[in-house]
Order: sequence, then structure tokens, then C-alpha cells
Amino acid sequence: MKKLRLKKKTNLASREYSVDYKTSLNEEQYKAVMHDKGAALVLAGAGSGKTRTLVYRVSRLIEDGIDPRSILLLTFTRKASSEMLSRITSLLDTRAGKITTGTFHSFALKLLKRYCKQIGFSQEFSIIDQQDSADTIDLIRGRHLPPSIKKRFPKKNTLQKILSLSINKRESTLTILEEFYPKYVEYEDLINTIFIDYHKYKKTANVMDYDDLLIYLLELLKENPDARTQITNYYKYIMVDEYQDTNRLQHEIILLLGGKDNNIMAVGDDAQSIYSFRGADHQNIFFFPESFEKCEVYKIEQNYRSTEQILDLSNEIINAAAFKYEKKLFSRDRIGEKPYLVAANKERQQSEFVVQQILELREQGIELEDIAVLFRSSYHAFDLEIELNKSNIPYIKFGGMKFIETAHIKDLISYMRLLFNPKDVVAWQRVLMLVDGVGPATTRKIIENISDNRLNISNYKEVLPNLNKNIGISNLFKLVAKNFDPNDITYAASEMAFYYKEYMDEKYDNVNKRWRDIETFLQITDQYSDLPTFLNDMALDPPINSLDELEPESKEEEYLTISTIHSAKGLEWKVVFLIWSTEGKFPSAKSTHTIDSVEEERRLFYVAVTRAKDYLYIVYPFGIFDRESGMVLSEPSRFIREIGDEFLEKFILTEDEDDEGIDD
DNA sequence: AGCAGTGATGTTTTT
DNA sequence: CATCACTGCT
Repeated sequence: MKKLRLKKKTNLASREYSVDYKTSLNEEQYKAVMHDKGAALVLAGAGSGKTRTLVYRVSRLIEDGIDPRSILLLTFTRKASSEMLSRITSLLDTRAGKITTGTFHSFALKLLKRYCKQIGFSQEFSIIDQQDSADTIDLIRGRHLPPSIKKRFPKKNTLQKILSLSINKRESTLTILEEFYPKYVEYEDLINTIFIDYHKYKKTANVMDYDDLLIYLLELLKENPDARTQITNYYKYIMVDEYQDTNRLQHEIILLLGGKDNNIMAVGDDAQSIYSFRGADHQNIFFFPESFEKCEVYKIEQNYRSTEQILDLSNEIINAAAFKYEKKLFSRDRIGEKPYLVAANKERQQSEFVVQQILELREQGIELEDIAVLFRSSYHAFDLEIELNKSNIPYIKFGGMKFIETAHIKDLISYMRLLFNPKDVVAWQRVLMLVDGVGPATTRKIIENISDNRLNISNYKEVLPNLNKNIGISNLFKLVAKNFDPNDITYAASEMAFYYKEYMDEKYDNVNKRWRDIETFLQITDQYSDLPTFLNDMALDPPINSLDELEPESKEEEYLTISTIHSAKGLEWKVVFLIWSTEGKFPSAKSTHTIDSVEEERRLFYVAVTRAKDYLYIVYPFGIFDRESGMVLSEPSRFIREIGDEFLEKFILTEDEDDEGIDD
């Protein structure tokens, strides 16, 4: 007979917690934090303590006895996930360290490494980035294309985008073509043939691109009930940050991960959706509740971040949108200064103004850490960077070309990939083309033989005897055939760098600069002790973004942040400069053709201004000659012109002869 | 046939 | 600045 016991019934609100949730949160946040089971959508405006809410909810779940390992927290960037993890840990204790966090892609990778057999891959599969993906598509494009249509046929980057969009939006190639590239609709069949071949190619090479990580995870969850049961039994509480930027594919994955309990909490803000180029639709977040029988919706609208003046401006910008957004932010009378609108004569003066103002702010006791300069495209900062260097202002740049993406570092990583996965023909392709006297034809021959399992690093002399005449090739094969200790990554990397240096000396003028990069790269390898982890991190979570970063001495120093708006997502600073707010640059002339793209630019502008806590400077250079349109750009962005004069304090820069000469 | 050098071209945003 | 098509070279 079963033994009956009395268990005290507690309701959530009255339970004893070590953290005082009630007083540390406002009422709206508190409700969301106390949400227990089932699906929930948290609509959280900019600066409303979205991260705080997530952090407290994780803590609350753990305090209620939920096994931390069963909590999955999906974030948009690695930065965001490590920040949340440290905040949870300091709020609660080390139990928090056991939860699973990461991006969709890194989470997918983790599962796919475990379940690779089920989807027809071996565990040594490698990840290729977008550029590798485009290069591989180009290879296949070349094979399929009759020379007669070469010019009118989409190029590799376009093809890559078409494929990626169709996967992420879960739509056919034709639909994507009709919507975004109508002039290529006539090539639908040929494009599809290329895509099918590309898919096969990756499979034989045992490589996956970014989209594959998601699509194979979806496939695994859909078609392998055993794996699905295991996974959904393990991750019982799922939280997804920045839901407005997830796409259809990710949404489907989330639904499957929800299992039968659907303990899924999605957090986001439709007004901050800025990733439509990756297949996100800002309205997706509203469809979230419809995916479930029951879904609780919480709204958090009180802004803790910004002053009243900055909020008024932000609200005004987003209210001018063609599509109506649901909320309006409010704050509790934090009066500050009106945001500044500053007109600068050309780019030079803009850079000089920003630098001068930063120096002045520093005099007033505002630290560099509390200041950020934001811009639409990473090249917008080039001139500013020169000026910052001149004035010895240390900074870190986020967004744009990453250190890891420079040609010489990618070359080196390709050698390392071959150590791990000798069938990685994407890496082969790259390193073979570097060899003197080897071009597309020879490369193709070698690669075909590797794919057929006919050729490997030890038998190339017998299989393709005439290759032996090429010293470069035999040196390359010798290098890759060396039996490196897979745990001594630095040793292997430095051997490869040594080999590579010869090529570099011949090919490049600026060998010294590149060699310094390679030395930095070798330092990075030092932090790893196993090859697979190293390669995964290089593909998905590159440890650093820019070159000048991570010099040992500059680590302690305080620094300024300069960043693309996309990379500034979720962050905040006391002082924000938004540069290049000139019509024609932001929104860029390219984005003004369709309503949707203008609206996306508007949301981007909104994200930018809502990063500011106390001071906001919107700077626009005038008198800019735009080569594309052949026009001179002199007006501030339409997002500023649309709104009333009362929201901004307007300035124009004049040069004062007496001050330290601005010219030269 | 296959490779390398040359000159015009265009260019967001990220995993 | 990197990519692409073209042309001349081996």
C-alpha cells in the first residue's frame, strides 16, 4: 500500500527566498519573474530591465528547486549570454553556473556534436563561415554556368543570401526570388540545382555552414523521436532573449524544444527588430502566442535607463512609423538635458568634434567606459578611428570586419581545420589555391579525388603522380601529414605559421603588420588545449573582435566603445554619440526604396538613441558628395526631420581661430 | 590548358 | 579593399 504523507502546500508568492524579488522588481517585472509553467511572452521596451527580468527569473526558478541544468537560456550574442550568466551568479550563487546558455547556433552545435550519427555526419564535422560558404557556392556555380549568362546570373554572395533567406524563412527559392530578387526568377531551376549540389558537397566534406546548424537541429528534433525525447526531457525551462530577431526556422526549433510542457518564455520588443536581412520578421513576435493553446503575455514598459528627454525623442521617432508599435515608454521624471543635434562640416569636423567632446567629458569626470560612438556601417568609423589614434584615446571597435576574418588568419585556420578533418575540402580549396602554380583546375582535380576517398595525405604521390613535380604541393602535403599533438594547438599553429610565412613574404607588402596579427593569433591558441573546441570557437564565438584589443597592457586600461548599432544591441552607456545621421547615409540611399526597409532603418535609429542614459549627441556631417547618387548630402536624417523641433537642441559647429588649430 | 597579373567595379548590418 | 572579368603569358 502507498504511504500517504502530508506535504505543506505553498503558493509561490509566499515562499521564502534568499533574494527579495518583490522589492527589487517593479510590479510588471515581478509578474513575469513569477511566471511558472507554460508559454509566456514578455514584451519589454528598451531600457525596461529586460535582462534584469530574465536574470531574476532564472534565479527564482533555481530557488524553487528547479535543476539549473534543465534551464536553457538562448541569447543573441555570446556577450549577452556571458553577461547574464555573471549577473545570475552574483545574484544567487554558483548553482547558476550550471544552466545552459548560448546562442542558437552554439546550442545547436553542442547537440549536433552529440547526435551527429543520427543526421549522417561524423563527429569531426567542421563549421564554415559565411564567406567560406559563398566561396564554395561560387565553385559550384562555376561548374554549372554556361558562359553565355555569366554576367546576368547572381554572384556568389547573392546566391548565398538567397539560400540563407530561404532556409531561415522556411520558404522556397522561388518565393525568395519573387520577393527580393525578381530579376533572377527566370534562373530558378539553375539556382536550385546549384543549391542541391552545394548541399551534397558539404555533406561529403563533412562540413556545415551556419544555417545547417539550425536546419539539422530541426531535422533531428522532427525526425528522431528518441533524440527529441532525450533533449526535451533534459531542457525543461527555456528562455529566449531578443525574440523579435528570431526567424521562422528558429521559431520552429523552439516549438519543438518546448516538448509537451511548453515551458517557454520569449522576451523581446518588436520596435527593436533589426535583423530582417537574416530572415527575422518584426511581426513574428506577435505570432508567438498563437503557437500555443495558452500563452501568458506580460508587458514591461517602464524605462529605467534614459532621461525623460531622451525617451521623448525615442518615442517620437518610433511613433512616426508607418506600422504602429504597441507601446510607449515612460520613465519617472528623470530630467536631463535635451539631446543635441550637431551639424558638422564634412566628416573631418565630425570626427574632430566627437574626439574633442570626449576629451571634455573626461575632464568632467565621465569615464571612457561610459561613452560609446555608434554608427550604421562599420566603415563610417574609419575617419574617427584615425582621429582617436591621434589623440591617444583607447577604444574597442565592435562590428565590421573581424580579426578572425582577415585573409591571413583564415588561411592559418584552414590548415588547422585540415588537421582535424582531412576531408574538409572547403579548407583544402583555400590552402591549395595559395600554392604557386596551382589554380582552379588543379585544385578541383585534387578535391574531387579527396571527396571520392581516393586520395589522402599519405598516398597523393601514387594517385596523382604529376603533382609531385610541384614543390609547393608536396610541402603542403608534408605539413598536413605531420602528426601533431592535437592538444598542443600552439605548437601546431606555429609550425603552420612558419610554413605560411614564406608565402606571405612573396604575396604581401605589409608582411610585418600581418605577422603581428599572426602572433596575436598564436597567443589566442595558447588559451585552448583541444583542437575541436578551438575550431568551434573560431567559427562561432571568435574571442576578440578587433586587432588592437587584448594587448596585455591595454587590458586594464579603460577604453571607449565604438560600435555598429547592430552590435550595440542590448547595451547602454551614459553618453552616446550617433554619427553619420545624414539623410542618404542613415537611412542609406539603398534602403529607401521600400517601406519595409525604411521602417527597419527607423527601428535601427530607435535602437541607437535608446542606448543613451544621460546624454545623446546626434551628429550629421553636411556637404558630403555621394558618388552613387551623384548628389551632395546635407540634410539630417529623415527620422529627425519628421519630428518636432522641440525634441532636440540644435547646433552647428564653427571653428574658433584662437583654440588649438583644428586644421592640419 | 591552365595560371597570374591588370584594371574596373561596387560596398550595410551577424551567427 | 576586395571581387570580378579580361588578357596575355608559360
